[in-house]
Amino acid sequence: MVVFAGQGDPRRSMSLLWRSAEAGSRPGPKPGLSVDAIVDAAIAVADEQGMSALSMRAVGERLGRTAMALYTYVPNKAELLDLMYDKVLGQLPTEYPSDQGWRAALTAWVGDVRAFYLWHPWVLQVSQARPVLGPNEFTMLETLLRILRQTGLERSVLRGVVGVVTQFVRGAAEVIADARRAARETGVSDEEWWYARSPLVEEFSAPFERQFPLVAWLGELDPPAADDDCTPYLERHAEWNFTVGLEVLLDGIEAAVARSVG
Amino acid sequence: MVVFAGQGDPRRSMSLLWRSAEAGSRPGPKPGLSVDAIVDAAIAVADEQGMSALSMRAVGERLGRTAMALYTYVPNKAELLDLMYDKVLGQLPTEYPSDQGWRAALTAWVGDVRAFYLWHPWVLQVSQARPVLGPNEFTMLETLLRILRQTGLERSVLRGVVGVVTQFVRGAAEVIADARRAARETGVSDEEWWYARSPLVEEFSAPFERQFPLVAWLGELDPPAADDDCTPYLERHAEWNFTVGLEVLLDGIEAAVARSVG
DNA sequence: TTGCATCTCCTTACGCCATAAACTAACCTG
DNA sequence: CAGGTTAGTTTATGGCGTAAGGAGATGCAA
Repeated sequence: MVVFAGQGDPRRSMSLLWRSAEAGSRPGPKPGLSVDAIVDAAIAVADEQGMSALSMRAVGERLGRTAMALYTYVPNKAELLDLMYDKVLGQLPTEYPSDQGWRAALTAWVGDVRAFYLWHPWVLQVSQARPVLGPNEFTMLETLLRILRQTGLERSVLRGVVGVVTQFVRGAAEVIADARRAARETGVSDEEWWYARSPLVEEFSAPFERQFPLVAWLGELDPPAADDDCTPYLERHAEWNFTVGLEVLLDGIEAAVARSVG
Repeated sequence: MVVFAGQGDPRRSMSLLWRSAEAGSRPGPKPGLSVDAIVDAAIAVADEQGMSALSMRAVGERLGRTAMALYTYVPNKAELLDLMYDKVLGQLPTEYPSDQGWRAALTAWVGDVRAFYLWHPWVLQVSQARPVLGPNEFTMLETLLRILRQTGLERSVLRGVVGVVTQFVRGAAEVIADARRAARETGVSDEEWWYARSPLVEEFSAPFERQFPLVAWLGELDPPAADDDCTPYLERHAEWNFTVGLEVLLDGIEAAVARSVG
């Protein structure tokens, strides 16, 4: 489902992303649609039915048009994806308190971004191969940098840190988003799925504890504890991994800061 | 392009993954193919032409058959993907020296896994939503755990660490793999792509340095230094991010170890 | 006012994709 | 040799993105 934009006219892409509308009075029928309306409709489809349901036909239908009508406003599906991506990024918060240190602010940012990804899981499926170069993508990076600047790390190290942090949030959100998507698209919950397979692993792998002692010890094969908590199995794991992982990451950054000062 | 397996018979999936062949003499024509032959052909197609070229038709053609012939051996494309995934994971090394500490071993493991992902980039496109539960997936985890056991971290923390580390390698490889895929599928190199867009960003965003001072400072907009080095622009950045990120991660784990000891 | 260029939006069509259904032909067992 | 089972084919269905061409609306110049 991953598609690449940017094979078209770069100037056209950019002017769409930054919405430099010229308009003026022109011949021909008045446009019944607009880029914004199309992008909004596309976002709505993706939010409601997931990326796999996002087709030109579906977007057109939501606007009471055919698929082909969209091509008057948007060069192709890949560009539409880029527009959706940048527009929805605009929902991210941009202000974080700077008086409690970078650690608190970064924790808040990571939490917000992860929540955002889980709110619009399809965003995770937009290729990160090449930056979209839209205004909101830059804004997101600027926000992160305002927080990380407080570490006082030098530029080249900061670049690396930006990389790990963004990768971490994406990864943390992806685990959950993928699990939810799987549950929705297959109609099988994590629990059902697991209970159907867990005994089979034991059966086919002969003595599992002998073949994979450490995996067995880690308890990935344990059935989910039947808590009052109704959060799905995999998500409970993911939640914990997120907490631990974030701490590891923050400690690592702190170490880098300590090294750069000392 | 992400597809989910596991909507079929779990027992069938498992017996395919663990290759519990019954065979015996049966009526009907001799099978001209085998699950292994199909999986190998599919891996070859994915390696050579990428995941987007992996269709049942393509695999069948490579074996001199039609697409439909494969369905005798494999229930559907999603299951085939799982089989490809687990089989190719078998190429990963499993032994790492334990006499130089976990840090050295983990560094080597992360490097190997990243190299592996870049060798078979399509692996990154197999959904991680639910574990495949094949033998080689367990082996990979077991290998990582043999290394991480040396940290002496308690089980629950270790689970978190496993999560961050695997997410980190995936992320680090994805950046590069996506970039290469984009270059291949669009026929536009990173450099060409960048030179076409860089000036346009300045043009459309009015005073870029005023709007995004920190982004400008970070120099993401700098044109790539024209080194003797012929590694593409984005990959050079990625390489650096990988090094810095890994160090941050290792330091973070070390902090966790120190905390658990003290 | 007319004619035309231009624009929106539609219909149609092409070539992909996964896979369901029905068929042919090979083969083992009774 | 008959019957049932299996491997592999052909054909068809309903999806996808989007190229091509046409119909009707609109603003402007003559």
